[in-house]
Amino acid sequence: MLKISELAGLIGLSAHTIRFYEKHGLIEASERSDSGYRLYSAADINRAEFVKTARNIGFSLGDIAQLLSIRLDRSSHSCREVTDITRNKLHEVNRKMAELKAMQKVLGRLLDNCDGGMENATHCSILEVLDNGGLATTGRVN
Amino acid sequence: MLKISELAGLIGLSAHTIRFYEKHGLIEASERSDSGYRLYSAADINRAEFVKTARNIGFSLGDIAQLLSIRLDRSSHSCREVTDITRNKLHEVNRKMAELKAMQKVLGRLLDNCDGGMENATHCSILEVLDNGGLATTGRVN
DNA sequence: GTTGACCTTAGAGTTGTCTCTAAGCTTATA
DNA sequence: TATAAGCTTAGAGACAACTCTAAGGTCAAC
Repeated sequence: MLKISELAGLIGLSAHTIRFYEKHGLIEASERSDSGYRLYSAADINRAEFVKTARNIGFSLGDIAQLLSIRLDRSSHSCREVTDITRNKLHEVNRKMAELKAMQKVLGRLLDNCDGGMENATHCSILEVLDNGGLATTGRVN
Repeated sequence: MLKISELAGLIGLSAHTIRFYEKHGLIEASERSDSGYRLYSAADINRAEFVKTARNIGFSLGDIAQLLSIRLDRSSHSCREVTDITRNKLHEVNRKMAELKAMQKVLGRLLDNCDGGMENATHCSILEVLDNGGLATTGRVN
């Protein structure tokens, strides 16, 4: 049985974060010592590692809560439920990627058109673009 | 001179958001009516549009505050300051993109290896991966 | 002169994920 | 036995960027 900071060291989370996850139902200590210290069993550790792995991949705490409840009773949940969560996450990631790509393109063009020298900003092309409502979308857009 | 909801309609922000931006120093109403209503001049409108454009591109409110202070007194700031802000933003976007790409790859692989059928999740490959600390990185990694 | 839309303020609530604090108890070490 | 490190709890604070509420004043139209 591990104490909280031992678990923290093992899985690479702070004790604070572990308590926080506990409050949100993600991690449990199946026992307490006489003095009230959390004690983590092998199963608790596996669960905590599951949480950490899922978090590393990018699942939200809410997603992880769902995944855990499936994991806890695999036979009464379908594999489909798991792929749905995963697919939703992938869609979300794809959406964010698209947003970031658009930003990347605009920022790149702003920098391309501006020399960025130490002269003063009276004729800074970036400020001009911002003043004029954004990049003109003449020419190829891709 | 426009009232707040007129400005809101013009630039596509809510009046709430405009007051919020004002509180953060981004948008100003250069006058008030006798009854205390905010009144926006042409210059105020330009400034608000600058803010909106920068926000659309993805600059944070903090970035925009900096850009505004340069815009307000272009001759005592260098063009370089503007490109630095822009470049930092681009780096940030690149960093996030890299994170998202990693997530995309992992999520895609999880889905590839799982049939996602309606059978129960006893042998769900996604749960197994999560239980085993993540995807094995054998084979090509790219 | 009444209705209803619009305006004002200060401040709280939201979402997500922590991060930290205070005040006090426990355990290990020297 | 003294000290330091570690544990407990409830709850506050941080961050970004809103979003909304309450309680009340103002304005235009009918």
